[in-house]
Amino acid sequence: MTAHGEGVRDGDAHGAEEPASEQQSSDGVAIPEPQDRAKAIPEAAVARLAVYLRVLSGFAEQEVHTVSSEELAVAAGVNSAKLRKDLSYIGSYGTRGVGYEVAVLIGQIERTLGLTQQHSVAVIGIGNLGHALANYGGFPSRGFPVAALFDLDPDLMGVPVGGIPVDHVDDIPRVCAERDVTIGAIATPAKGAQEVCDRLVQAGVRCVLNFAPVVLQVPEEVEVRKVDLAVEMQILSFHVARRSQETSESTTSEAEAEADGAAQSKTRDVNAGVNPVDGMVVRP
Amino acid sequence: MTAHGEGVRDGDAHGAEEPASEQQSSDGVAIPEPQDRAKAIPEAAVARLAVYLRVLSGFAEQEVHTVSSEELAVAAGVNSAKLRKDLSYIGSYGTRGVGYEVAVLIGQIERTLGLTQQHSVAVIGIGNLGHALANYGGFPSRGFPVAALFDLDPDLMGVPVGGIPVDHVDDIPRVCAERDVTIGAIATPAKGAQEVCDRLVQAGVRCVLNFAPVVLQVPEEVEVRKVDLAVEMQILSFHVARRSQETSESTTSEAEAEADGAAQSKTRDVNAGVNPVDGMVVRP
DNA sequence: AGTTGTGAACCGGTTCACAGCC
DNA sequence: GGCTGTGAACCGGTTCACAACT
Repeated sequence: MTAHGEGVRDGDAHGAEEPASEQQSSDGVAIPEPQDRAKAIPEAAVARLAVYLRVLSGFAEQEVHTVSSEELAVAAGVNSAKLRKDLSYIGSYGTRGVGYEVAVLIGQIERTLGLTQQHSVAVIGIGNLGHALANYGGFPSRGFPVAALFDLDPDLMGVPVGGIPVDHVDDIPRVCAERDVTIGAIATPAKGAQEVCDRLVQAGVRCVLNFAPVVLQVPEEVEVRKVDLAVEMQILSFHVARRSQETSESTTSEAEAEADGAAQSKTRDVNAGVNPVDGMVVRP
Repeated sequence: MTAHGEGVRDGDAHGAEEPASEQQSSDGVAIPEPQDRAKAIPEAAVARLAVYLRVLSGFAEQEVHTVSSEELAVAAGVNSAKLRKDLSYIGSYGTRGVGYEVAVLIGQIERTLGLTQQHSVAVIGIGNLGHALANYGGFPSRGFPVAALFDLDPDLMGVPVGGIPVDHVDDIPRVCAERDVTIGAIATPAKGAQEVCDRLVQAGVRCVLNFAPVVLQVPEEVEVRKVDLAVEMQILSFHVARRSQETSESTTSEAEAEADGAAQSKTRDVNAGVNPVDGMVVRP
């Protein structure tokens, strides 16, 4: 298990071989970093932990104090084995034969995700999406206060959006430093994205959520996540196509025949974890 | 409530309809898909194909008619081996020793993704995000015309947003059928999402892009992709935390001894699946 | 009894490296 | 020479199934 032990990989896959960065000793066998323990939570698991957290918050609100992995799994749309595995990455906080205490789990997941401290967000590009982000209630309520807004448009300068006045992108370094911004959300058109990103990095921002359809070039220590709406749509399109092509023909356009006959059988969720999406940059 | 699993016990979303490959038993034959079709394009590859398509469009605009896998890979932010593998899933349209013809590749990818036909989109929940979606120019230009808008607010009824009048959610079945909507984008608050989703399904919509922070329950034949901004933020938060906690050491990698190749300054991108595109002229 | 935690098997996807063709 | 296409090795993540514990 992960708690101090030899993380021996099974025989099938060659354990060893970590991707570079291993100060492999001169000769001996490559030992899998004994020191670097607590880490190693799979990226996919991290995404799901965020989901579990939201579900747990719901349970907490309903005064539910204890949940089993099965209950939590169903609510989160995953199977219980995976859920337990995910939770095991952050430690052992359950009680066998009983389940998990909601409050404890919430606290531990928050700690793992680094939510115990606030992360101020700056939104760049105050178009439709920028407005949506600035007003999105889900951010502040989850520890991500929007602390700064930027745009190029002179007409927007000083105008408050969601309670925060818009500043000029040239002021990104100064304002971000002043307000201690740690996350930048780029909602500009594709063309200006890289420049905006450079300024954010210059201002010390290490995490970027990119909605613009471009590949951002950033230093190694900066983390970029991309959300591309057009890509999401095309993925759906692919499934539509495959589906109809499988149905032989005539999908029965108005097939309202079954209507609710389907009912909610199972939770068919393609993206068990999280899917990126979107990238809208509208600029009248 | 917890639907205590009586009889259902599923919980696991089997992704495909007919994967059915039960190979737990060791009775010998592997039982290879009886009805093996042209399927089998990895989900992750589909996402990347959409990215390649965008990059290719850029090349086409610049009058570039031929590209090598290496050029395309760099522009798309992936390595060439992966790119070639991805393209091989849709067929062999390259010329050894030369490369790919841009126009041909665009056509083939569009065909694969089902973009040769239009997919009308309905946006439900005309708040900030809904507005952004309704006005997103990237949709219509890529074959996803927004054909209907819905909301609950009486004040919005009939008001045109992005050129399309808002209808009441109660009219989802009728309007969606009339306008042949195939994709529904749910941008409502969490509480109303499931109900809206049910109506969409009832209206025959088989693909849903969900922006609401809830796990939607849908029949097996419906495809749901979820976009959760709060989750994205939390993933970034996790990396911030991990990073700062690692600050105790120098960020620079240890002595690499010798140039062991590799190097390859990759574009640090956390997103495992989709890598952004590159406008190829990202530098003003 | 009931449920967690986790080694081990398993699988999908990525990377390697080279055969095949221009 | 260069570049594509792909089998095979590899790796990370998922699922299984059971030991450990309450």
